[in-house]
Amino acid sequence: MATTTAAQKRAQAKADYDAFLAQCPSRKLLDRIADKWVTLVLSALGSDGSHRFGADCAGEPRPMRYSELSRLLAGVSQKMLTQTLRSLERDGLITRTVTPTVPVTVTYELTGLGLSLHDTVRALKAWAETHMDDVLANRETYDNHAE
Amino acid sequence: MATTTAAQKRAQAKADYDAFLAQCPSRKLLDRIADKWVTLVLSALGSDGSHRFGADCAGEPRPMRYSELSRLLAGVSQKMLTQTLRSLERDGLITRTVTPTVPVTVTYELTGLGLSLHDTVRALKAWAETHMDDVLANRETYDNHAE
DNA sequence: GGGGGTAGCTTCCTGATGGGAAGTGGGCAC
DNA sequence: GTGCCCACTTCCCATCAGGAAGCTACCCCC
Repeated sequence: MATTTAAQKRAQAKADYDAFLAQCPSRKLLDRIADKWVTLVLSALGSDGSHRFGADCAGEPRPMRYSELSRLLAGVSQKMLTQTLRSLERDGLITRTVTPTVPVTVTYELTGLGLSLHDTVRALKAWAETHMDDVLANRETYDNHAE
Repeated sequence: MATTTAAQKRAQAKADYDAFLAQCPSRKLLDRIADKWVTLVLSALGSDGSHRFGADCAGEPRPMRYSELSRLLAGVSQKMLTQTLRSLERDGLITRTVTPTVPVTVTYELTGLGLSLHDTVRALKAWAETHMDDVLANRETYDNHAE
C-alpha cells in the first residue's frame, strides 16, 4: 500500500478496460475495421480496380478473384490476404464463392453490409489522397524544426 | 527458368510494389491512418470524451491532457499513446502544448487538418456502432455453419 | 501415364512490433 | 529530506506479420 499507488491505478485501469470492452463490443469492431489490409481490401472490392490507386479509381463494386486482389493490393502477403478475407467473410462483409472450373476459381464480393462500410472507407481513402500534400509538408516542417 | 515461374512472378510483384509505393504515397498515408490507435485518438479528441464510447459521445472537439487520453482510451499502453500522438503531431493533425505549470501539463488538440480527418473517422465509428449487431449475428451464423 | 503448370491456400521460420512494467526528472507537499 | 505526481522513456518479452516453401486438385502435353 506504500509504494504502489501508481501501479495500483494501472491495475485498476486494466480491470476497467476488460469490463469496458465486454460491454462495448463496438470498440472491438472499430479496432478490427481500422486495419490497413481491411481498408485496402474493401477499397479494392468497392471500386473496380482499374490498376493504380491514384485519381479516383472509383469504378463500381464487382467481384474479384483471389489472385486479382493479390495483384491489386501489391505488397500484401498471401497469408494476410487470406486471413483478412476470412475475417471479412465471417463478419458478413464479403461473400466467398468457389466455382469448380479448372483451375478452381474463388471470387470475393461485397455484401450489402460491406458496401455500406465501403462508403465510409472510400471517404477515408479520399481524405488520404486529398490531404497527402498537406501531411507531407507538415512532416517536413516538423522534421526540420526538430533537426 | 525451368522451375521458378511462380516464384519469379512474386519477385516481380515485389519490385512493382516498391515502385508503386514510391509513386503512390497516399497509399502509405492510408496505411498510417487506418490504425486502431490513430482512429481512437482522433475519435477521443474530436468528440468531447464524456466517458463511455457508446451512444454518440459527440460533444465537440476540445484539448485533452495526456493522462486524460490515457484514461479515455482504456487499454492503450503509454508507449503506444506517446508514439501515436507523436506521429499525429508530425503529420500536423494535432498540436502538442506544454504548459509549465506544476506538475507540467501537456495538452493535445486537433488542428484544422485533424478536424477534417476526424469527420470521416467519426463516420467509421458511427458505422461500427450502427452495424455491430449485424456483424455479431453474421459471426454467429458463420461459426455455427463451420462447426 | 507421368512431368509440369496453375489457383488458392497452409505451414514454418524468423524478424518486427506492441504491451507491461519499471525507471527518469523536476518541483512541491509533508 | 522523503516521497509523490505527470509525462514520458527504456527494457524485456510475447505475439504477430511477412517470406518462402509446400500442398492439393485438376488439366494439358507428349
